Amino acid sequence: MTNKESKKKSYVLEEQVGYLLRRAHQRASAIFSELIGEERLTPMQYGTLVKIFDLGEVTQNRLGRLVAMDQATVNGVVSRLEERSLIFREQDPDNKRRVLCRLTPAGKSLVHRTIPMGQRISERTLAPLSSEDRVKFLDLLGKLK
Amino acid sequence: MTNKESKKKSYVLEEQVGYLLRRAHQRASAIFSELIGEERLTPMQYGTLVKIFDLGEVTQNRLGRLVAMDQATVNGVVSRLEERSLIFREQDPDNKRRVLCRLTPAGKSLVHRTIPMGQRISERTLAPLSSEDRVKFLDLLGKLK
DNA sequence: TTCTTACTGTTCGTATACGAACATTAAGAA
DNA sequence: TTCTTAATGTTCGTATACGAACAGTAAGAA
Repeated sequence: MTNKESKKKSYVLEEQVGYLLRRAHQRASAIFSELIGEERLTPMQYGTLVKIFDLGEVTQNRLGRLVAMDQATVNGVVSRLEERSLIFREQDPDNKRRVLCRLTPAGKSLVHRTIPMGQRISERTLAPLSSEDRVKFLDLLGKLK
Repeated sequence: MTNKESKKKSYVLEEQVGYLLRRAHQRASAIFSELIGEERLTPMQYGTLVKIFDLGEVTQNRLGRLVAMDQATVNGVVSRLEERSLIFREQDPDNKRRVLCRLTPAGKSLVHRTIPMGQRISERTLAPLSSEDRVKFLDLLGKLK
């Protein structure tokens, strides 16, 4: 009787990839909150601002696909950013269904001054790994989408 | 002028570890939902049930630490499981502050019949990686907690 | 014993996350 | 052109997630 046949595979929560991903994501979020400090931004809000910053203007729907957010979720995130006057929305003149999102001057200013922090956040999140392992990890992680 | 000094590091959202972890976690959750099917369980509910199953009985507070949940979050998860009669709670006779959580027969039955699916979920989540890379990935991922 | 501090759980408020239903608009087929 | 289908946003309901404030209890110090 081989080992494979005799041993019943046990289910150890702490070894499951889903659990580990959740833990790691919690770590990343906690570090984000700590380092972003007074800016009062969530990781999603920050990612959204950066994406709009990169593109200049985006429809809400496309924005959702680019930052991997559900339609309903985008709506909420964008609404809160608009309430804080970091972005503004207006109807696309070429397509009445679409809503274009752009950064306000305050939004652009915020992105500018927080980019360095964004980089430090990523660095600290990966701090437990060696330089070599970080590259390997990001490569493998990128394949799970 | 070295490369390090001259090149301004750019911030590409899709390369940030936080973003990638979020994407991968979405993937894991989606696969979970798909494979768990009719059981109507979330990853958190499943993890919670498995942990109680392993320990027999646990205080709510300890349960939260074991599955990495905030106190408020545990309360919600446990309440919903109790509403569905998969677990029940009772005051710890030795310490009036504590609440002990246990599985009902229905809860035990559910864990029993879903363990194989839990394993398949983890396998499919890691499917894009080679057998070798899976081991490496889980090792590195486990260091980010 | 009494006072202080720590532990445990609950509740509130805010922010993702996402399925589902809905209204509006656009695009393509008949 | 008209009908059908797809695309885009909004809204609703449910489930994490977590900071913060709160109440009750326990444990240890004075």
